Amino acid sequence: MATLAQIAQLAGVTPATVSNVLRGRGKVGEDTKKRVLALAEELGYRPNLHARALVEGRPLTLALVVSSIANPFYPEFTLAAEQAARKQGYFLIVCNTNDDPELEKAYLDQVGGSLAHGVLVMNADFVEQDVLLAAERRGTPVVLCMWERPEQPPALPSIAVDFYRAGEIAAEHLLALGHRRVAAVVGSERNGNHIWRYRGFADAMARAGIDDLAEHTVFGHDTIEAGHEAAHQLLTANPQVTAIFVSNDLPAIGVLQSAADLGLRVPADLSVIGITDINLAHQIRPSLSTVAVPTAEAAEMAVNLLLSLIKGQPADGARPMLVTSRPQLVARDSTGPAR
Amino acid sequence: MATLAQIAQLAGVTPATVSNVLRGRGKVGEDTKKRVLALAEELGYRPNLHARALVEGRPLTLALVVSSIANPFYPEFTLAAEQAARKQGYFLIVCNTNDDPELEKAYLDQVGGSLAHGVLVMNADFVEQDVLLAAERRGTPVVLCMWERPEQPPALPSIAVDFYRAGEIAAEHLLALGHRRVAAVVGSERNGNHIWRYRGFADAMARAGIDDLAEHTVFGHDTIEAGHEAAHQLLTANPQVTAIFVSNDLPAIGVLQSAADLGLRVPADLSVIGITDINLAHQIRPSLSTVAVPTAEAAEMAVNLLLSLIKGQPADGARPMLVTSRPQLVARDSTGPAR
DNA sequence: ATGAAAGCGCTAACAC
DNA sequence: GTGTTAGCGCTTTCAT
Repeated sequence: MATLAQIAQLAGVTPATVSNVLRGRGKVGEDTKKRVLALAEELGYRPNLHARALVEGRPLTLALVVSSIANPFYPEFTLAAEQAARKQGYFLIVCNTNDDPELEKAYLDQVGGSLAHGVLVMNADFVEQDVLLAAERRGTPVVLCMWERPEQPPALPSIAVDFYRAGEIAAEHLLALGHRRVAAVVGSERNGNHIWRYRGFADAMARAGIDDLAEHTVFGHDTIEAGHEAAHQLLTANPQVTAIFVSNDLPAIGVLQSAADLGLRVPADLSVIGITDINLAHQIRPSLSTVAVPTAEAAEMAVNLLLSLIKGQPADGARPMLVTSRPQLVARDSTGPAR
Repeated sequence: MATLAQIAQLAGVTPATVSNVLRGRGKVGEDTKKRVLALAEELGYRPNLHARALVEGRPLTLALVVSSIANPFYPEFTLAAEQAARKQGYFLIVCNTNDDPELEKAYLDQVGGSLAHGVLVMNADFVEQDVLLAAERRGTPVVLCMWERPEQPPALPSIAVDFYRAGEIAAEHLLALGHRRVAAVVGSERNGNHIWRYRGFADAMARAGIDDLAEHTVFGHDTIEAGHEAAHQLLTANPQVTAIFVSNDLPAIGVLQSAADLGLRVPADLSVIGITDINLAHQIRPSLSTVAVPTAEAAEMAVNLLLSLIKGQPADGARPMLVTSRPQLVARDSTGPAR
């Protein structure tokens, strides 16, 4: 690997001059500039980013901590985050935690603050906030992505999405279609991070006079399999149900399959609606009605907030929370009029 | 951010000693060790990885270049690669190229050789090998992942999967089920990277006396949508077809949907088989029969090969190609006896 | 327009 | 056991 010094020697100048030429800074003579440029090209010179980061005191990478890149939502978010980061001259390091707090801590310790200039964290619920706060206290900018409760800001800078509203929107859609006997599948534990979506849905339903939802609600996990199982349980016990609200698209797909397994036609016999609008939602059959959440927008906002934190640094204790634009109904083939 | 020097000063020793304490190297007195450790803990010391990488001449990250992390195959591969890398003390930088050669080159230039110690590259077909060879010539170890032609090693170190054999296996499965009127959907251009899977399939079919496959083959892209479209075209023009081979799971899912749209029952009316066994394959309904490819194994082999290249470096021009274990049939619900 | 010098934070080799 | 020294590759004043 060619270094600045090598080029300098061959060009008969000093490293400083070479640096100036390559970065277009300072005044350099036309002829030396030509010479240096030619040499750099010939030797295939590439700056050592570690050295640059060291002297500039500013690493060139951002870290994204996710529980598992294999959950289809994350790649979509990651893609947007990576593009936003690159646009600002940063690289993105992906840190998979597999919901392992130890791993999470290890990543935060090692990557945060030196290798990476700042950290984006998903799934604030799995995370012990202490770990994040400790990292922040050490000087690592941290941004929580996809916070679910805009009305109650977390202890860290964050990007929030109004998931409560998303739940309401889903309810309004089902109500407009005439559904009154509805059930719900929640892709998290009873106190997990999907609870606000469910509350939004449940509150809207309650306002419409539907008050037995709680009896027809199953809590579980954010997977296709869990959705499948929950729906099976729900549908066999309550065949009169005409619509199921699911707190996330992945388990919603499981619900769709469960309906198919039970011989139910969607949406003629049963309507299903999810939340998020992952790519898969429009790719499966029947395509999934859902409440779209601005994933790419959130990713971009998160990167920009992180970067502004990095630059402006201690806005003396201010913990900004930015809210994305509103979730939006995407009505597809999995919802229809109540039978 | 606390530094070694700060701790050293507070502890009344030199940076070297602190370094020794923290890394457990060299001989250090019990009491100073205690003192240093306490200070480090108190100040929340974290080593600057850039500085360490600089002096050790060994970065701590590996880069993974993929065309789009949003294609569900990549996250699965990425997950395995990240775990293998971490096991060896490396971090993984994800580089999305969106099939843009410019971006690819930029990533290789900037990340390879300084920020990252080596580079894993997927989709060797989209990549101009020149760019990779140039990077390698500059001293950046490069490993091609998922090379599709074991019998013809590429110009770079690589991990190969016997996709030709995978195609054969798919053919054998359909033949065993009695299918004679078969069609094929290829998820790449006519000369794209899926061609060897198709050849494997076609050759096995030819050996069984089926020689009109070429007339029932559609080339396209590696997406659900493309598979859907190709199947629609194929099935409306050739209703007598009883089975479709698809060169990848994603378009195979599209074929499944197309069959559903046309009112065909799978597998009673039509059998469909894919290749890869992505997670989605067992999650959709009907579940997809496919030929599983050892994704995680390939990822791990790729990381290990890259690391050995980094250590052993120039095995003087040797361009090792490692072949993963054999693809394997995974018969699910999308294939059945010919009607 | 170019050079000299200092230093980013850390590790390694060797001296004490 | 602990300190000293040097240097990784680069950028940035400040001289010249």
